[in-house]
Amino acid sequence: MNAAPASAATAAVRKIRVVLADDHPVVRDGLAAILNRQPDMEVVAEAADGEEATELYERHQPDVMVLDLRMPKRDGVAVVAMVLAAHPHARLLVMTTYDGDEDIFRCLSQGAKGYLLKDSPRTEILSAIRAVSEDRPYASSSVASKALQRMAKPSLTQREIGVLQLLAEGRSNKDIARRLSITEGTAKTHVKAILTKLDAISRTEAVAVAHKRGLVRL
Amino acid sequence: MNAAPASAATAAVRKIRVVLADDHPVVRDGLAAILNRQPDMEVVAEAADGEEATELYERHQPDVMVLDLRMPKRDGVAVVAMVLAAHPHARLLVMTTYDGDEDIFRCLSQGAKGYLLKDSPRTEILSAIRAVSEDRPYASSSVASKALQRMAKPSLTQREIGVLQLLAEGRSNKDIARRLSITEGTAKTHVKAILTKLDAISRTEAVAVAHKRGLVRL
DNA sequence: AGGCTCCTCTCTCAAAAGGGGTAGACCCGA
DNA sequence: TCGGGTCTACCCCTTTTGAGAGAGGAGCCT
Repeated sequence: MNAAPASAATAAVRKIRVVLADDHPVVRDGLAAILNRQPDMEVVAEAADGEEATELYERHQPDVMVLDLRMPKRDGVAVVAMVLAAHPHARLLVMTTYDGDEDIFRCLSQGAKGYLLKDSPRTEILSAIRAVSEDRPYASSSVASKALQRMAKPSLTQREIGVLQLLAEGRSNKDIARRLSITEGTAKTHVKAILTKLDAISRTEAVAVAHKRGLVRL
Repeated sequence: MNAAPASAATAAVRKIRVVLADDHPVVRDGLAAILNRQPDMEVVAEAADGEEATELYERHQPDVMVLDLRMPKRDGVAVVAMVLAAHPHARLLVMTTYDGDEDIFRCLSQGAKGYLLKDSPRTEILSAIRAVSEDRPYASSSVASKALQRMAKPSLTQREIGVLQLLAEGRSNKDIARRLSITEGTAKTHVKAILTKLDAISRTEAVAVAHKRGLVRL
């Protein structure tokens, strides 16, 4: 198999080969329609879930893979991790519906090259793909600013995220303690830490903040 | 302007004229690609927000309008209301990303003819449009069952929904009372009613349930 | 080894929330 | 006009939550 094309700046001859991964048929068709309209791009495969995405990357070794953050079987974060483990120079562009999804940072820090909101205009989608194909990072403007805000704020520990998840389900401290096999006092300690870090007055407000930041799943 | 085509069963001659309304360019392109591939369908216009949707319905008087539930400027519920007010026989197919969005019931009860999840396969999208174009109702299977479940459950009053919204933002009873200009005791009464109706033990659980059912916005 | 974070557990105390019941004022439809 | 639902308000009582402060052990990095 041919390895890396990598010759940037010389377009028009060699097309950017793209694999799409999204569980919505409509979105796949939309992206395919937009990309195939371009003279310098070509959709070589489409995946409907995370497993398929990994497989199709292996099979087609595209210049760029565009993948949805939330997919069945294997989510975007996992796909990024797996593909980059096998292909450290893979160029991955992550897409999400939700502005402020916390997972996007996980993808980027793992090595995804770009980030895109699903409601982006066509031109932005195209320039993102071109940028990533040339190994240049791309992030929609709203993310760059969020990244900065995020740096300033304290991050939650793994344990705290676990507690937060239960919190968001509406569990009481006692219930959280039982499920995590810790004392209620310890659960309270974690909850207090969460409140402080999220700058919330009550557990319910903490849950609201967590939803806004995409820290927890429904 | 010619009014109603309505002649079912005789396809292939007259195309189903469709207006799309969705704020995501990718989704519009995807739907357009799928529909225009069909011999019996034709996308005559695309709207990027609710206002435009209303305008384009007026201008084109399509056989079917496919519209997203969540759009800028005017959401799906409002568009359904406005269009049906002017055109009682309009055939509207509402689409949403979120399974279990409570607003879908508002649309259907207002007279939208069909409901569709955005992650539906192409075939389902097409049959939904064909059904609606013939004035037959269409709802994806998951909704039909939800509708039944919903009938059984008690619904919240307007006041309670207002309280629930504040609850979901993490406000305390005292805070809710202040914002709604009622006493804290009354706020508690409403909260208690909400807990009972949503079958939740704590306010936080109530918020979780509300999110799952799409009763509140982020 | 020392410093660091994280997780665990303990304690006290005040505030908030939740469960129970009751009840008047209002509007609307039967 | 009567009943039903809604919104408002109050009562008492128990449980939960949140703030504050401390402290020991495990693991990691330098």
